[in-house]
Amino acid sequence: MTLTDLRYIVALARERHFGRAAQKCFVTQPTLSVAVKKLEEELGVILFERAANEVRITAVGAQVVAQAERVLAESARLTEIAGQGRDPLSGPLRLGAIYTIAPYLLPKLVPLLRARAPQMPLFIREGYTEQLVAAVKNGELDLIVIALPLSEPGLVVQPAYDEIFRTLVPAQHPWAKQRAIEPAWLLKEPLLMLGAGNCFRDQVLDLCARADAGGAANILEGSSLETIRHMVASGVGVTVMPASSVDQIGAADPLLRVRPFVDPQPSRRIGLVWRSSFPRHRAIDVVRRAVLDCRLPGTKAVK
Amino acid sequence: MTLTDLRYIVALARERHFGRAAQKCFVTQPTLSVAVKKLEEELGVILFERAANEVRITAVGAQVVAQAERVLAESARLTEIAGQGRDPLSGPLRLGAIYTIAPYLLPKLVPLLRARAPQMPLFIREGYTEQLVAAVKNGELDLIVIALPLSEPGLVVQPAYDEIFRTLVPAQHPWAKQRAIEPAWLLKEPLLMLGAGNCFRDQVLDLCARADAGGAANILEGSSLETIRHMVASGVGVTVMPASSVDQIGAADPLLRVRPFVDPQPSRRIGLVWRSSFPRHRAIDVVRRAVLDCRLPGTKAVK
DNA sequence: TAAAAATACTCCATAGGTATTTTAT
DNA sequence: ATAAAATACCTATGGAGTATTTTTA
Repeated sequence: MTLTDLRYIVALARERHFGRAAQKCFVTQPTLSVAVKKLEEELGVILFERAANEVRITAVGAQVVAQAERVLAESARLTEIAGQGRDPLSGPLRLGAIYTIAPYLLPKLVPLLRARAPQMPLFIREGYTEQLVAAVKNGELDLIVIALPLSEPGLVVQPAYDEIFRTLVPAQHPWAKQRAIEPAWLLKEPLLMLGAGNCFRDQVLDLCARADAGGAANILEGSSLETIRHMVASGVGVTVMPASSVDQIGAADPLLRVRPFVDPQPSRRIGLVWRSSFPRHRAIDVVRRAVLDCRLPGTKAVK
Repeated sequence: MTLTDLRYIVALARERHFGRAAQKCFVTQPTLSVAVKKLEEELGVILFERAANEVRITAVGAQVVAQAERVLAESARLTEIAGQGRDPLSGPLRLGAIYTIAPYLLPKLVPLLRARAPQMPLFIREGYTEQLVAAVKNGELDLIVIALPLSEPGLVVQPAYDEIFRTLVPAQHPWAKQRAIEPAWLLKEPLLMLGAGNCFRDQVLDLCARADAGGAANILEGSSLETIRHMVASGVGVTVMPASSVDQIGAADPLLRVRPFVDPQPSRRIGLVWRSSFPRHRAIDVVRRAVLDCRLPGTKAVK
């Protein structure tokens, strides 16, 4: 039994005439006759009574044809579904971003994507790098925005932009008067940092380590960049933040000052990551352009 | 797109592995790979992400596979319907009988058929011969019981039994004392007959005509055999009836007497008629046997 | 290196065509 | 004699096989 056979019997039931039914199916009369007969043999049932000048459907035949119409209707819906899914920009895209990017990138990115790909609803998840990488590998997410480097089999990594680091200090802090901060100084002050598991914590620690192999920093922990910002405002210590999270609000809060590092300014590279088998390349491309068009302060597109 | 293709993608969605999915479909891995790829090309959509050691379904793929399962379910129902219709004794049989047979045959025939073919509901219609013949020709009925002869292109006629004619007379009528009646006598008495269109009327008129080419009979009309029986009981005249309608009730009514004709006793031949293209031969056969097994009084099976 | 999917090719089953026969009116 | 379906026969597409290559972890 093939879908073609079903089309034949439906046409024959309508036309009650082998020749005309064959025409409607764009085949010859013998083709349709043979196909109908074979189907009848396969089903073990006579579907049509053939008389000299009349074809009449049997009781079973009528039921079978009605069911055939249902089958054909469902198969038509299948091609319809496929047709709607043909556009890579249609259908949901499951997007992830690390905690230190999401709050600053997504408020700009999401409206941009909604405008540029209205048929592509976004499912969004925040998390630690390892969580997001695991999620994209096992298919829970399609595309993630994380800090590089990353090297994982089966995943494709595409750098998007570099993000400069800044220091955030209390307004009355001596560094507030400095033009630029030396990384080595971080070891001498109470330093507010994110908890373990946050990649940005590691990036800052790395910065400290490169600055001075000597004494360990005096570290205080905060659970998010926002928490840490408030802690800095209260004078607990200083911190390092990605430019995108402080450049627009640093000047707004009278208790805080944002200071750049001395050249070469430390930074981290942010990139997009997806499964190498993920087929919706145009969707990825649209996201990449939108990320860059967000023009987050203190960032610079790669290449 | 074929139903086989749909089975392939459903299996692949379940197994997430081309090799195992192919096994489940009893084909080789390349066969399934090629088929899936072709279907993807036909639909213009990637259904599965192929990674080194993992096959993952895409968003569209999931929708398409879900729809494919619906198509397959409906097509399974189709074969199921056909399977149930495979028995000629299952499914409705549309049966017809002429007015002068139906009231006497059907009360016995229907229970017999219900017992012998419980899966075959009967739709029953009474009518004049011409109505029934037209109905069986145009497919409204499948099988009719009528008086022969009949010759119609496209219809098959099978004699079933011969039915002897009797006279029915008032109890006080002189004929009630006679052993047997001469057909010629019918012309001398007020004769109750069915109205025009009833074949039995014609058969009785034929009988009269053969008996005597002389004077016309004195004819009164009744609308049914039952009406005529009551009219005879009231003494209006005599009548001729098929044995099946009078042999069991003639003795029961004290106002009536049933008398046979002289040999050779006149009779009519009753037969089954169906479209030559009607395929449920076993159903016809069951009806034929049941009709004979009704053993209507005054009837004799043909051959 | 190993595992899995893709590719190359070969073959045969069958869907479809043309020509003809059968059937019933 | 005519109309329609069935049959016979042929062809070619493509579904399915085996063998091999490619890919990636």
